[in-house]
Amino acid sequence: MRNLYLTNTLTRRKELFVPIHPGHVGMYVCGPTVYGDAHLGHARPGVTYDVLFRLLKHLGYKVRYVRNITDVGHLEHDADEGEDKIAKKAKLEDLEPMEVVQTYTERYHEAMRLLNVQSPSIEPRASGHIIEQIETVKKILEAGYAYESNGSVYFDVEKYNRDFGYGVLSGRTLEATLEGTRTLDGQSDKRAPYDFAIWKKAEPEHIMRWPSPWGEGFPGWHLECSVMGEKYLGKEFDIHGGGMDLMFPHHECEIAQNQASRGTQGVHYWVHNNMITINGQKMGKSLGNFITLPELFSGNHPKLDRAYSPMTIRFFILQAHYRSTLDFSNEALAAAEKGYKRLMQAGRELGAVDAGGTTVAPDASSVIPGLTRNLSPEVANLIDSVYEALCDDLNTPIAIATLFEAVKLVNGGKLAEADKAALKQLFEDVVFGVLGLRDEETAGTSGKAEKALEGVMEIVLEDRRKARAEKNWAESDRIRDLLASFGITVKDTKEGATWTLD
RNA sequence: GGUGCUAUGGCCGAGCGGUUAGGCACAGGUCUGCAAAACCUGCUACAGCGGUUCGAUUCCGCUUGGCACCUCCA
Repeated sequence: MRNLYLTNTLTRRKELFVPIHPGHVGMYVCGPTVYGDAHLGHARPGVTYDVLFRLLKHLGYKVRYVRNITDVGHLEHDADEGEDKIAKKAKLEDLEPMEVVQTYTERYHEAMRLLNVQSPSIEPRASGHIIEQIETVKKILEAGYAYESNGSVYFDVEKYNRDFGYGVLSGRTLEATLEGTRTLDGQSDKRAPYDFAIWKKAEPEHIMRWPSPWGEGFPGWHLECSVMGEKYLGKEFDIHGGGMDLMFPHHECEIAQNQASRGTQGVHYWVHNNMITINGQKMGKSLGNFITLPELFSGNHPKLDRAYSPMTIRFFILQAHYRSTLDFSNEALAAAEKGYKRLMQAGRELGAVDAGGTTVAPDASSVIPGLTRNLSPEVANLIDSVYEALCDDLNTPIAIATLFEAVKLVNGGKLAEADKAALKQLFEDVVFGVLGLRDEETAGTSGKAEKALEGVMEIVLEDRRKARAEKNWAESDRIRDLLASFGITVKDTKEGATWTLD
């Protein structure tokens, strides 16, 4: 099996990936808090870990991928101290909290589906794991790394720091954390400002609440990932992913909770994707540059010149390395769209078929194709380079750059049969299978209307062909212009006219 | 203030101690009735100042700028 390297935030190095159980991978990724529409920022981890999931499967691993839904527990910092984010939204819109959760969970799923992100193996909800979370709070209390205070339970960071060292992931010392911590009113329940809640007392007006040994309340945000990760992947598992902004405090707290409750940090490889910025700044509601995925797909936002298709977004994300910030702009999106279309065109030329899922290499050796199949050195090297890039810390931009070299070869039209077949397989395995790109132009051609349109177009283009044979350019151009006004582009090639629908 | 990241040609964005990343845009050409596409060619950059080295865009230091996290956040 080809070696896979991943940058581990814990060591800040690129490391050879070795799973705990050979042939199997356990992966946990922090999913969305479902209190609003998925935005551009959600697309990044969605796509990044989807590619990792697909690549691992393609390499022959059996993967259990857990991505949670946070439907309880986030605290609002700016208003209504102690109130749950989801509950707050519910009051504003006069809805049941679970109604909000349902709506935005479905909308998140729809956005991910459009981005061709595969469903994880398990998508657990925090609200469905209250009992397990209470059990974990008990364990941490028993171990002596938490204390109860006025109906809430807080993690004793200072004690934990003495025994195990707090800040191993973020590189932050306790003193540094203290300096940056704001002094808020109403935090007097805590012994120290850097202590974090693992169980929070619910105020009377708080809607989402569960009974516990400490009174009615709700679990602290950091707890759910520790608990659900352990439940579905075990005390120790291979990969934990998420956005870089979650590194501190969320993931740092997870490590502390894991260590305190189960005696191990729990995660072997921490993988963090970088942020998407807009005109050089992080997206935020207060900055007025907050773009949701539905807005992006429809073009309905003041910052957008026009709509961008889901695959354009996916390609745009893949063109940058996941650990770099990616700056959004209309120009960059437009360029990505062109590049994406060019890649798809070559796929069509090759006759590559999108099977709609990840291709799984039947045996490990086939992941290093080419060398046994009479390929030209050029094509064999090219294919090898694509895989090398993907396995080198998910270097999708290099993989794509290399794929464009394949596009040149394809368009050049001088490929030997064996080379062509190998490139066709490369497109099916990598472009569709691992990168998860889908050809949007041919995606919907199985419907009745599309079939009918194809028939009609054959008739129309036959008439045009006749006109052209008589050098009746006026008629030929009239038909072409007319079709263009419906969004159908006609191109004349040596083999005859082709058409595409926008 | 603390922690970390970063500075690449018109734009996006990789990479690297010595060799063309790639895409988009642009210019010229081939093809074409025209257009589009495709192909060929051109456009050769690494913030500034020092240092290490036979050689640095790539390593080190300083300067200047940008960003993220430290508070919910993907």
